[in-house]
Amino acid sequence: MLKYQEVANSLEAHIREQQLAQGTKLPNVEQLLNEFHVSKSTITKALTLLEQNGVIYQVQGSGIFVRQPRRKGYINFHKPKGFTDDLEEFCVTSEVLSLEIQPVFAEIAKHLKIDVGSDIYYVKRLRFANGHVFCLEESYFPIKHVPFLNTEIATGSLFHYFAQALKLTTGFADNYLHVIQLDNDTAKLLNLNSGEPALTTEQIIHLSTGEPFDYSKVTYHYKNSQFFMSINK
Amino acid sequence: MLKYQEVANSLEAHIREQQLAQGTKLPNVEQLLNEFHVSKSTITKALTLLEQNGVIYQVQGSGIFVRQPRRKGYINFHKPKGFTDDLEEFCVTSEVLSLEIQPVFAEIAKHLKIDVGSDIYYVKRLRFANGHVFCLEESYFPIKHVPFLNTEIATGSLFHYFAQALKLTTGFADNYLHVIQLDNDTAKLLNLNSGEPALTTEQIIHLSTGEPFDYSKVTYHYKNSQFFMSINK
DNA sequence: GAGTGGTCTAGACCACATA
DNA sequence: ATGTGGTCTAGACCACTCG
Repeated sequence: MLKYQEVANSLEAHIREQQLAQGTKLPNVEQLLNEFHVSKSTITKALTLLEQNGVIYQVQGSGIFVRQPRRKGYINFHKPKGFTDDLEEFCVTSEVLSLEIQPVFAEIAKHLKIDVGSDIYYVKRLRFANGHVFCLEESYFPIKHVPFLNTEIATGSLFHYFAQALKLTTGFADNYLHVIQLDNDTAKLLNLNSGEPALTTEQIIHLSTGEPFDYSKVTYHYKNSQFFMSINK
Repeated sequence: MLKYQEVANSLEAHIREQQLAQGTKLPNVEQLLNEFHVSKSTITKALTLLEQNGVIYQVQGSGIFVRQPRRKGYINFHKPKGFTDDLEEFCVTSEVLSLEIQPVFAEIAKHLKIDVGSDIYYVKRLRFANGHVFCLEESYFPIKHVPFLNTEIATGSLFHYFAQALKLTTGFADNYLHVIQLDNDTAKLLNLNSGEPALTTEQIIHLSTGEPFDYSKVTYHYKNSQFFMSINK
């Protein structure tokens, strides 16, 4: 484990355990470097990480302070992972509607930077939180990165499978959001009526090498989903 | 100007000017530190910054690469500023519907961490891009942070005014997103029909000292707005 | 194995906030 | 004036990628 990660984890755990309120002042940098027996730069790096994650904020000349924990039940848009982490207070389950190997269409091939007609896994899932459907997800994975998939795996957390079994490490992701009116078929799957609102996201997730490995289109149930974004300086 | 900022700006300018494509390899760290005459740590910090901003990605053991410039015309959700920067290719204008000093309601007082009934500026604006309305914005500013406002100022960029004239520096922001069906009044203002979809955001912007200084509720026109989010490791 | 980015250190100095 | 976080350095060593 990296030292700055240890420091960050330890500090975050401390804040959560003590349930420190927003604005609570934390020990200064010098105290921290004595406590953890690491250099100032390592402390600084740990604090920067926590700041980016919305756990603390730092004010030059003043100190280090706890940042408000976000409202519960909101999907956090900031990390390239699935919902399993964000919605940990809920029981997230999936129903696989479709799972097959297909030749890829031009539009999706472009996003994934692969040849048109090369093979991809197409996965269509309904996702539930505490038994309530909150989104419909259609994903495309090039077989060169995801050589095997089945319904059993897709019923669980795909991202766990990718990380654990396939040893894929994700890097960055691009997200495009639109608000639309539902068409008939999608509405039916979400237990809504056609013409009702929905948020859709197109997401292109890249491996840490920069190669695209997932194009997904997700349609959210507007009554059963809400979103949080932490924006940092 | 900070050295790592100079390096970051210079590299970003280079990428934009040369219109380098995604995946283009940039000079390695050693070449960069020779070119800019700074230490390795400073280069690293500049690169980390660019990585967070979605301009590049780094692969350990391999190199530094250009990341795809995002699609045009999307509102970027990642910085605590207004739209003037994001939609620079558009002409953003505002129509002030309402601007007054009011005693603050309980709910908003809680968000802004001020006393109920203390004075705030309430500003309601319609915002246009190239003459098309894209959102309705209702903002609340405590007068202790924003002692003066008028219609002329609010017709322009409020954030410029806050930064330039009031010397306020923003820190972090919390955003909460919901998708709703429009009510009659809001729909009329956006030239839509009641029941049509909309994305709403609640945003609490804090100063760099951690004090809340803006609570805003924004309702977006679902046909005239779309959003981008860059998600990084 | 050579090349490349990532971590970590110890210490100097700077910039801002608070009283 | 003091305390606090932020920047920057020079250099050692680690971890990963790729031919």
